[in-house]
Amino acid sequence: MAVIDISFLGEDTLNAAKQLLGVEVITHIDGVETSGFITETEAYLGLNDRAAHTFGGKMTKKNEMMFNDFGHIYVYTMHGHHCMNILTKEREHPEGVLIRGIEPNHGIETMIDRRGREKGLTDGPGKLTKSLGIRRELHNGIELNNGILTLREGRTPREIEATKRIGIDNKAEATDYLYRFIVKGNPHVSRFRGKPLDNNGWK
DNA sequence: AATGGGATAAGCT
DNA sequence: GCTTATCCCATTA
Repeated sequence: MAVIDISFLGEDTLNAAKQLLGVEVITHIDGVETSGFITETEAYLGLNDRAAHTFGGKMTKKNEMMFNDFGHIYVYTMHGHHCMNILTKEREHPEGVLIRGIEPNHGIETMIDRRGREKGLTDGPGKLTKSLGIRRELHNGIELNNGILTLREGRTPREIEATKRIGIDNKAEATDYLYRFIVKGNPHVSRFRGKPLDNNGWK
């Protein structure tokens, strides 16, 4: 599969969050390739979104890498876990898409080693970064398609479902925004319940 | 299957 | 000192 044209990341963050579903994320770290198809994303709309780290345009040591053009990534840590965002738009609009779930494809044995378990490898933002080898101190601010982190054409969701963002519960009006997008019926997403759909919800 | 609490560490004020 | 865009295990059904 071909490396994708990432120019759509510069257009609109909500559309980017939806279009990223199904895209294959590949890392080449420690001499190993690991990859998976994106199943779950959340959009963070910067200046006007109370739930975003860049709400109001305030820059701190934590979020400074958000102030960059689309095609770079922002990695932050919380509770000892690393979470990865793909930046959208130009730096005057510090917006991005949090990758919350992927369906493992290549390098599953490496993911199991890195995670120290065989199940639940990539169904959460802190889990997938650990499986892929992404760490804030090494990868915060790097560009896509530079050899370490690559986006390739992947699969196509049959149906996209929109929900409230996970862990956002006291951010006034932003609490209820439907900015989380998942591949309907795919089990590799946060808090999955029920039975997977045919072909895990892919076309 | 659903819920609750503890672990955890960086960064903010 | 406090918060957090989390994870994992134990407990209850």
